[in-house]
This record gives sequence, C-alpha cells and structure tokens, in this order.
Amino acid sequence: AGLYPRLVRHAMTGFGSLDVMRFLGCKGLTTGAIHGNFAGQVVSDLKVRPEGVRIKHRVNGNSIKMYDKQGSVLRVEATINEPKDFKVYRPKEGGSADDLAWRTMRRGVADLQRRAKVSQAANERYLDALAEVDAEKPLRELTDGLCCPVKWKGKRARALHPWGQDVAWFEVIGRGELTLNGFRNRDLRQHLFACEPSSPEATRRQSGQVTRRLRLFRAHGLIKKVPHTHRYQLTNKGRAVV
DNA sequence: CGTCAAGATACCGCGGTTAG
DNA sequence: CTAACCGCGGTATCTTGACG
Repeated sequence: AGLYPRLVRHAMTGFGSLDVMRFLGCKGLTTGAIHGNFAGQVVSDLKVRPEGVRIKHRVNGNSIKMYDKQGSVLRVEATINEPKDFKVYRPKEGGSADDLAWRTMRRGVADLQRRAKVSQAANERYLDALAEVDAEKPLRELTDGLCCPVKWKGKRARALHPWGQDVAWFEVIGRGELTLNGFRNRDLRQHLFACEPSSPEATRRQSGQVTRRLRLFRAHGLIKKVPHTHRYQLTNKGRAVV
C-alpha cells in the first residue's frame, strides 16, 4: 500500500543519469566515471495514464520503464530500439563460424537471444535498485527530520544521531516499563548512569544533562510532556523511531 | 494554603569547527 | 588567522507539583 508512489518518486528523484546508464548496461561505468566521448542523451520522464503511472528512462533509443498495471502488478520492461549500442558474441555474417568476437548487435532476429538477455539484465539491475529503496525509504523518511537541527520555542536544537552518540538515550526511552506510565527525569538518570551520584552536586549535574536531552527529544517531537506532571511520554513518532 | 524539593529554564563560558 | 558559530556542561534562578 502506497509503495508504488514511493518507488516512482525515488525513480524520478533518486536515479541519476549514471544509474540509468548502468541499468541499460552502458560500458565504462564500473569506475563510476562516465566515458569521455559519450555523446548520448539520458532522459527520465513520468506519464500519468488512465491505467496507471508509467515512468521511463531513456538512453538514446533504448529505454527501461516501469508501470503499475491496474494498480496490482508492478511491471518493468526494457525496450531496445538501438541495438548497435550493445554487443553480441558472434561470428561475422557470412564469415567462418569459429571467428567469434564481440560485435555490434544487429536489428534482425539473428541476435534475438542475446537481446533478450541484455534486456533481462537491465530489468534486473533496475529492480535491484528499487528493492533497495523499498527497504530503506520508510526509515529514511522517519529519520531524515531527526538528523537535522530544528527550531523549538525560538531556540535551536541540534540534530539527533540515532546511531551515534544518542543511541543509549534511544534505548532507554524505548524501554517497556518506562513507556507504560511515562518517565521522569529521575527514572532516566537511574538507567543512564551506572553509579549513584556521589554528591548532591553530581545529582544536579546529571539532572541537568537529562533535562537538556529531554528538551532535545521534545524539540524533535519524539516525546511530549504530560500536562501538570514532570513526566514524559513517547509520541507516536517517537514510538516509531525507537 | 504554604513550604519544599525536584525539575525546568536562562545565562555563561569553554573548546572545537568553519567561513571569510 | 580571526571571528562567528555551535554544541555542550555547570550552575543560579525560577517554576511546579507533592504533601502536610
């Protein structure tokens, strides 16, 4: 549900011309650099039709497209109109049968088998790239906002690092016993600091740390203060992230 | 309703990074 | 190189909720 639009969006915005060329098997791309004398044109376009949305990437005359048939079947299709951009391992026409070499693909039926293979490979590369999106995108959307600073109550709050320095905090606020009734500054201190504070001053310092971190999470909308209490609860967003 | 302690906020200064 | 900026931590002060 809602997957296809995401795929389409990523196909349009996420796939660069290099990606498209890679799908269609253009050479010299393993290095990441485009071949100096490449003179072709790479185009991606999007069409909305009664039967669904179709997205098409084109390199010269060859293209790969994806569409949702009746909203139920995802279909990816490669079309080769310019076979000469591909190679076939074959003997010269009319030449001896053991004079094999990579030669230009021809338009006729002779190279049909190779042509199917090339197309299949292009489709597979395309689907692989999409599959990556499928798994990665929803997570991205959730965390993108967190990883950049936000304004809250006129003050700036830094970006979060869910996999870096903030990981311990995420783990603690995600604990079951704390989500049940919400949690207080004190509860977090208990979980986050191994040793009991040795002095009242240490307690104040820890409390300060926790307060600041709570403010940070509030700024990002992960937790909310429950009114008339010193307790906090995870928001839906927070639950999803943790 | 008053008091008190825990918590929240404001302010400052430090160290590190970046833009000019 | 310097100035501005950012994130952070310490702490003084204000706010709030619990409790008698």
